[in-house]
Amino acid sequence: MEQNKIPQATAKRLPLYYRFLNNLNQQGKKRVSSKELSEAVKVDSATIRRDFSYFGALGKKGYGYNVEYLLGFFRSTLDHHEITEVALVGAGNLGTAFLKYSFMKNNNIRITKAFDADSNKVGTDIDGVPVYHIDELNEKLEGTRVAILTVPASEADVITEKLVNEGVNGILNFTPARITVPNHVRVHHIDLAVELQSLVYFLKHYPLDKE
Amino acid sequence: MEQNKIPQATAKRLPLYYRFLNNLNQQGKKRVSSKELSEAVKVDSATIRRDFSYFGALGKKGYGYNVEYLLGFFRSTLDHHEITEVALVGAGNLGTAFLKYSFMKNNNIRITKAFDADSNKVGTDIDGVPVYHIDELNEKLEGTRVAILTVPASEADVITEKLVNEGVNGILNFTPARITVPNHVRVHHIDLAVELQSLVYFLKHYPLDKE
DNA sequence: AATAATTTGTGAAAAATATCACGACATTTT
DNA sequence: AAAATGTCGTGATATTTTTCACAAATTATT
Repeated sequence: MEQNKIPQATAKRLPLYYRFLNNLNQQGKKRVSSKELSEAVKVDSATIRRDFSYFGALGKKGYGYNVEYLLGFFRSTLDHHEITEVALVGAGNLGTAFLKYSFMKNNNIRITKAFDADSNKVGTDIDGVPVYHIDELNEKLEGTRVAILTVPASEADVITEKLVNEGVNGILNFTPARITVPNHVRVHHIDLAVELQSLVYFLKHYPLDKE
Repeated sequence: MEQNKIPQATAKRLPLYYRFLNNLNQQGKKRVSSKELSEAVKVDSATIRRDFSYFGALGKKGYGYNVEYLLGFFRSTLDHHEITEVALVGAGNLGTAFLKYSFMKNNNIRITKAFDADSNKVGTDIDGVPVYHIDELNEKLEGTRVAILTVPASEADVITEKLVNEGVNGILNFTPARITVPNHVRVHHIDLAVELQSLVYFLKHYPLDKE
C-alpha cells in the first residue's frame, strides 16, 4: 500500500495529469514544462511541480519533463496496467448515459455489469453491458468492489447496504442522498443539483473578475 | 454583492444544508441540532456550526436550530425565491439524462432550453424542454447566463467560445476538456472519468479503516 | 428551585493546501 | 566557450479549511 504521504488534493489531480500527458504523447510531443501543462489543465504550475515532487525528481532543470517517461511513471502509479471492474447500479437515464459514455472506455476502468429493478431491462444489454436484476447482486457481482450508484434517492440506503454486504468498498454516489456506510467503505459524492446551485451561488455572490 | 467573507468551502455546502433542512421541514421536524444534521449530511458538526456562524447567530444554546427559521434564512441567502434559468448544451446521452433528471426540478434552477447540432433532435421537446440548433444560440439564449456543457470533448472549446460571446458567465462543464475562458467567466468542472479513477486510486493507496 | 444535561458560538490550534521566490542546473544561443 | 535563457525542486510563507475544547446560555429533570 506504499507511502500514503501524497496529499489527497494531489491524488485527485493525478488522473487529470495522466489524461493530458496521454494527449500530448499522442500528439507526438516529447517534452513538456510545468507551465505548458498548467495552461492545459488549468492548475497553477507551482502546484504541478509540487505534486510531481511527491514522487521524486521526475523532471530536468532547464528542460522540463519527458512526456514518455512521465507517462510511464504515472501508468504504474495509477495502476493503469491492470483493469478495475466496476458495477453500475441503477440503469435509469443517468445510468444508461454512463454505460454509453465513451470516455469511460479509454482507461483502465470498465463498467462490466449493470443492475436494475425494472424487469423490462433485466436480461438485455446496454452498449454491451449485461443488465441483471438487483436481487441477483449476490450471484453476479463476483468480487466487483466498486459501484456507481445511480438509483432513485429513495432506494439509495437500502441498496447501499446490499452492496456493502456483498463486499463493495468503493461507491461513486450520484444520488442526492448522503448514504451511510461502515468506515471501511469509501464514498465519493457527486451531487448534480448541489453543483449547479453552488455555481449559481458563486456567480451571484463572488466578484467576477479574478478567479 | 454583500460580504464575500464566506469561505468557498462553506459556500459549496450551503445547497446541501438547504436540501436537508427542507427534508426535515417536510417531515414536520421543528428543531435540529448540529449533531443531528451532521449525521444526515455527513459533515462534522463543528464544521456545520462554523459554517452557520458566518451568517450570524442562527441557533440557540441548549436547543439547536429552529428548522423553519433556518430554512427561511437559507432561502433568501441562496436566492431561492427567484428562478435561475439554465441552458443545456449538447443533448446526447448525458445531456438528455439531465433533462429527465427530476432532482433538478425541485429547486430554484430550471433547464429551460437545450441546444444540439443533430437536426433530428432540433425542433423536438425532451421532457418539455425545447431543443434548438446550436447555431441558434444567438437568438434563443435570450439572456440565459448559465450553461451545462455536455457536448463531445472535441467540440468543447469552440462551443464554449460561442457561449461566452453570447454572454454566458457560468458553465458547468461535464466534458473531459479543460476549457479556456476569460476571467469574468466561472467554470466548474465535473469530470466523471477522473472521479472514478481517483476513487479507485484512493481505494488502492489509502488505509481503509478511518476515513 | 436547584441540579443536570444539552448545545451553541468561537478563540485558538492544527492540518491541509497553495503560492512565492530563488538557487542550481541544463539547454540554447552567440 | 561564454553568456543568456529556461525550468525544476523546494524552503519558506501565506492562505484556507478543519477540528478541538470550553464558557455561556438554554432546556430538561428531579
